[in-house]
Amino acid sequence: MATLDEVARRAGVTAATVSNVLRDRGRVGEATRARVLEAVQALGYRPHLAARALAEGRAPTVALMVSSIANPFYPEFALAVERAVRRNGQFLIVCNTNEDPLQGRAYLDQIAGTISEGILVTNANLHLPDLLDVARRGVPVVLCLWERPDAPPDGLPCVAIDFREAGRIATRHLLELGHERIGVIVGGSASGVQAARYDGFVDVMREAGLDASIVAAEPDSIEGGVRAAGRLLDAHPGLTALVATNDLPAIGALHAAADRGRRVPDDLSIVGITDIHLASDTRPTLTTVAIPTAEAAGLAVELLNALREAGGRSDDASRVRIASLPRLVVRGTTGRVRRGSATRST
Amino acid sequence: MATLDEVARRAGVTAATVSNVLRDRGRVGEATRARVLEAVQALGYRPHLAARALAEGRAPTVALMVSSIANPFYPEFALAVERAVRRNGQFLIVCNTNEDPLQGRAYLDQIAGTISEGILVTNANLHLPDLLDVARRGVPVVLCLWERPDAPPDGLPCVAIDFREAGRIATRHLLELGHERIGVIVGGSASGVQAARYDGFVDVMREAGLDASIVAAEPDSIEGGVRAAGRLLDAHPGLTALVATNDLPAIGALHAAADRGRRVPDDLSIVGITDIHLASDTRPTLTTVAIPTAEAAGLAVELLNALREAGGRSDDASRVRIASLPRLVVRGTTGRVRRGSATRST
DNA sequence: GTGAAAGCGCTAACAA
DNA sequence: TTGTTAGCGCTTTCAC
Repeated sequence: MATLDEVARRAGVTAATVSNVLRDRGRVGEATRARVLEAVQALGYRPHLAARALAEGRAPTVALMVSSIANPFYPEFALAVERAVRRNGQFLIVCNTNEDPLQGRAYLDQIAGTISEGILVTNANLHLPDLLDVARRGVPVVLCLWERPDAPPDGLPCVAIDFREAGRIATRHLLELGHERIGVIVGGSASGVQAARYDGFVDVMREAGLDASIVAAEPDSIEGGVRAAGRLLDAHPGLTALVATNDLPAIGALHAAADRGRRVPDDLSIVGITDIHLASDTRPTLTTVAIPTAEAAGLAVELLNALREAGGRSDDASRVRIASLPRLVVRGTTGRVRRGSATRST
Repeated sequence: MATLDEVARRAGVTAATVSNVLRDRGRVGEATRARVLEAVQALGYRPHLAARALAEGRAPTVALMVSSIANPFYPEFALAVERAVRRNGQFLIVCNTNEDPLQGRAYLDQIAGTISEGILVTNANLHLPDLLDVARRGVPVVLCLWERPDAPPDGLPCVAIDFREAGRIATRHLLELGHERIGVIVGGSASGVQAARYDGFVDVMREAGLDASIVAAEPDSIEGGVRAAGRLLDAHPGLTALVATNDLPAIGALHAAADRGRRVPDDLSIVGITDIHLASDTRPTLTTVAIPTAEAAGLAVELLNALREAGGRSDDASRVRIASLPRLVVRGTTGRVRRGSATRST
């Protein structure tokens, strides 16, 4: 690995000049410039990013904390973040906390402010105090997927998406199709991270004067969805539709319906939230409410930049960035309610 | 961010001593040691990894090049690699080449030898010459998922998995269940990266004196599997079983069968290769041949370490690491062949 | 046992 | 337009 000095020597100039050429700082003569570039070429010189980072006082990477890659949403989001970060000339370090706050803490301690310039956090089971700690050390920290635009977290900048509205959109879609007996599956615990989506469901059901109490919470996975939907369908045979707060459980619901011989969408409509890739690869394909993932990723990176420029401190004005509204994607799992479609009334 | 010097000053010693304490170099008095640790504590000192890397001449991260995260296998593999890398005290940088060799090249140029100590490559559409270039600069490069243990790549160390045997295992399983008319779906092109798996299929079929020519190649995705299986099933109604060279197309085959009213496994058996998470979340659950993903990830990281210690050069003895054999995981998509199960003979 | 000094590869004033 | 100097935060001989 050739160094700046070697290039400089070969070109008969000094390291500073080479640096200037490479950074396009201007104020370099055409002739020297050419000689330098020739030397760079000849030696196959590549800037040492770590050295540059140390000198500049800023790191070339951004870290993304995720809790698990078992959930296919995170890789999709990570990909979107990677793109945004690259556009910014940086690299992405993926930190898998494995649902373990201690491991998350360990990551933060080592990375924040040393090899990563900023920390992007998805729902990674991190303790908020740990994050605040890091933020206080002057390292930009951004929460990427905050679910309540109206109630931003205390002291941390975030990108918020109106997931409550997503819950409303999903539910409204079913009402418009004539459904009235609708159950809801919550991924995670009912008071957990997906609670806002559930609240959206309740909003619309109450407003329509319908029963919003048919709910089952299970882990946010296909398997969880199978169990939750199974319980709901068995206990309430009159249900004609199901809202799931996430696509994975929605897909599980699809399986649970098949297990019971209920045809989707003829006998049962199902709608999810997020629109992961997999949603268009089920049979039938999943109707869902799409979340602006790529946009959120871009906003998060922008916010990180803004924070850095502000020296880690953020004025309240720029603390929350709100992504555009979720939107309905109608596919194959929802249809008009049919009289007598359910086994019997609850 | 407190620095070593600040800690030293507070403890009334010099930076060198603090460093010695922190690295557990011994030769430090108990009293000073205690004072230093106290100062570290009080100041909340964290070593600056970039600075340390520069001084030590080695980077704290390893890079993993992947072509796309759309294929759920890669995140699973990335997770396994991340664990192995962490065990090694390093961090993982995920580089998404987006199937674009140019982007891959750009990544290599910037990262290799500067912020990443080694490069792990999955099938990332990289030009081999580019990789050799990097390797020649003394940066350890390891190919993680080489499909032909008997034919290692020229000049690059690799972790090999016997995918041909995986193809054989899948096919043998079907033969043992009495199937004789079996089609094969190749993910990617027939001569592409999954060719070894296909060869395994051919081995076993030929050996049994059966027709090994019923093959369809489509992109390595669920959608591709739907198309490939559809074509096969329509052209050869007598087929009783399908081997797919990957789980994704196998899942697609499941859909194609459903679309045609063929029940799995009663009318049609399907077996995949890899055993991604999703394989146990389909209906019915997918019989497949499991690849030792985590083991391969661990071996790759070990190989990278060995290379680094050898200064980037590898003797032939340590150039190829072979992971253990794939193994059959019988689930719900395969069953005994039933007379007259197919629509009609081909 | 502890400190002084040099250097990792680069950038950024400031001088010339 | 180019060179000089200092320094980013750390490790590592080598003296003391």
